[in-house]
Amino acid sequence: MARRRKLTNPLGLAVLAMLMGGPMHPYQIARLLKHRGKDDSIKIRYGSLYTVVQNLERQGFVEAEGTVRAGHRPERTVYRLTDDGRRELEDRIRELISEPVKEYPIFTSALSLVAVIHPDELAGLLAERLQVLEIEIAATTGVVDHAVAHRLPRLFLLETEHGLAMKRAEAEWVRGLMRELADGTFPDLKFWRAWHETGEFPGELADTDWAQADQAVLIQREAYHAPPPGRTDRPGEAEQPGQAEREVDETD
Amino acid sequence: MARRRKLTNPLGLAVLAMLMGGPMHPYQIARLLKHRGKDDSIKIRYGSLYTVVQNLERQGFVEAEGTVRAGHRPERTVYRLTDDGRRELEDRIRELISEPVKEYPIFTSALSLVAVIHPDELAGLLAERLQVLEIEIAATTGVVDHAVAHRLPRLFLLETEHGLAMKRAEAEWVRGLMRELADGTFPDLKFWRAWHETGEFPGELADTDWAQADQAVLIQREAYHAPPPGRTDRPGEAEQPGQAEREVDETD
DNA sequence: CTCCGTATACTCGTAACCGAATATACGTGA
DNA sequence: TCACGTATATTCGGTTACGAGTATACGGAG
Repeated sequence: MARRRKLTNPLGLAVLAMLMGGPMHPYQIARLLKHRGKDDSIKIRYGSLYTVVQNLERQGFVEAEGTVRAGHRPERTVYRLTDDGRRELEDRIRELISEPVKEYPIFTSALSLVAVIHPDELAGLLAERLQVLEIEIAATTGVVDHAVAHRLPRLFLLETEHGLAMKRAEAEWVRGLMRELADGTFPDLKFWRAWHETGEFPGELADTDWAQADQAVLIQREAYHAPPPGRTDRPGEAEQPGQAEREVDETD
Repeated sequence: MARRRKLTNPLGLAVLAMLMGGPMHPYQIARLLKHRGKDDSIKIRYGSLYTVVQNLERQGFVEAEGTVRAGHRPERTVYRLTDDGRRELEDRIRELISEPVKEYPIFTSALSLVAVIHPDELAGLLAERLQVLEIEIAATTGVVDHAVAHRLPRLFLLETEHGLAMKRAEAEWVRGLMRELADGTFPDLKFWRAWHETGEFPGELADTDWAQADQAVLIQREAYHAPPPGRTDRPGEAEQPGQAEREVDETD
């Protein structure tokens, strides 16, 4: 048997779950997943599906039970779940439920680089985002209401409810930040504006310990470095918005 | 110039942002990012860094300004940000702030397949998750407090505050679900338990319209199919936990 | 009856990611 | 002074993801 590694691929796990209802060929698995609305929480791409299914077979989590063909269409392989596959599925779901996994949402990444945007412009961008979020929240609420009306058990709606809770939390956070930007209670707004408008990092912040620690990282062992970065003939280019960040260490 | 595509790679955007402070070589960019704690919101891997930097160069967002060497160490290329790169960075950050991007968090995926777990066991797994979440929340709160004490501007903490808000929301949601599982107010608990304990899908749900729509998806044009999946010699194997999901269509 | 859009079903070539390896240099402890 | 662990700095080979292409078949409209 091929060397087996832990399966954490969501599409792979979904394939195993669908096969618990009986053998199927890959395209049919995808069709069932989409029909059940699982494509909202699991990325389903045909390009990946066949590779994922082959990997599951190689790892012994599924096995081919035959190939059928209708006319001259591409033939299709029907797969069944193995006992190992069922165990792996259950073990992985347990693990994914009980242990948070470190992820890097793209909005969080963008927020960490948001200093490159003028604060007044940021307010407008957040307003746009909030509009879209509110539409998504309304749409998802509609989905939940419709499901309830059709007696779909909440067991099959947990991921939708969770997603809804997270969207609501993000909308709330965005509203709070917008409020602070609008009424001027967001601290250091003057410095942020000035930084964009003059292109120079404010002097009164340059002597804080984190700003100096920042500089220290830039200036490493001199014997090994090119001239210090940022030292160009253009005044003010150094310490542009987008850098001079905090040096606070965080636990991962 | 190479054909340019929109840059949405977070590491690429982070590289551009760091270069706003002046030219640097790749390893130094990574060091500065880590020093500023950006590795908490942006995945930084040396294996990807050099490829990403080369792609940025090919796309004209950065340009090499020279190669230096100290002793017999590997030589290193110093890169500078171009005007195109600065524009691309600002444009992409605007877009990522204003338009939510569809993502597939692994916990949401796991929730969509959670029917394979017995509800009593699920309660315990959620309790474990909640414990870890509360530790992470405490740790992140400590990071924020420490940063504030060191006069780090909140501008440089937005992604941490946002992350904190999202963790709190998830913890709240997990507590709510645990409460419903514990006090029995979660609907259909009996059916979920019975499904696991007998291995048979409850008869009273089998005639709901979504359950029948589910069956319809499984039974497609008969001329093209192998015998219906799940029809095996083992009684009860069809309709195992993990399938028989909702057929409610959601907007993407 | 014919044609065309869509459904069914699968695959390939390319791009991206990254773990682990490589090589030199420095600093600290014995 | 020497040795070793760690820092600095980059690269390679393997794996995964997937957009777009391929081919056959069906159903509806004209």
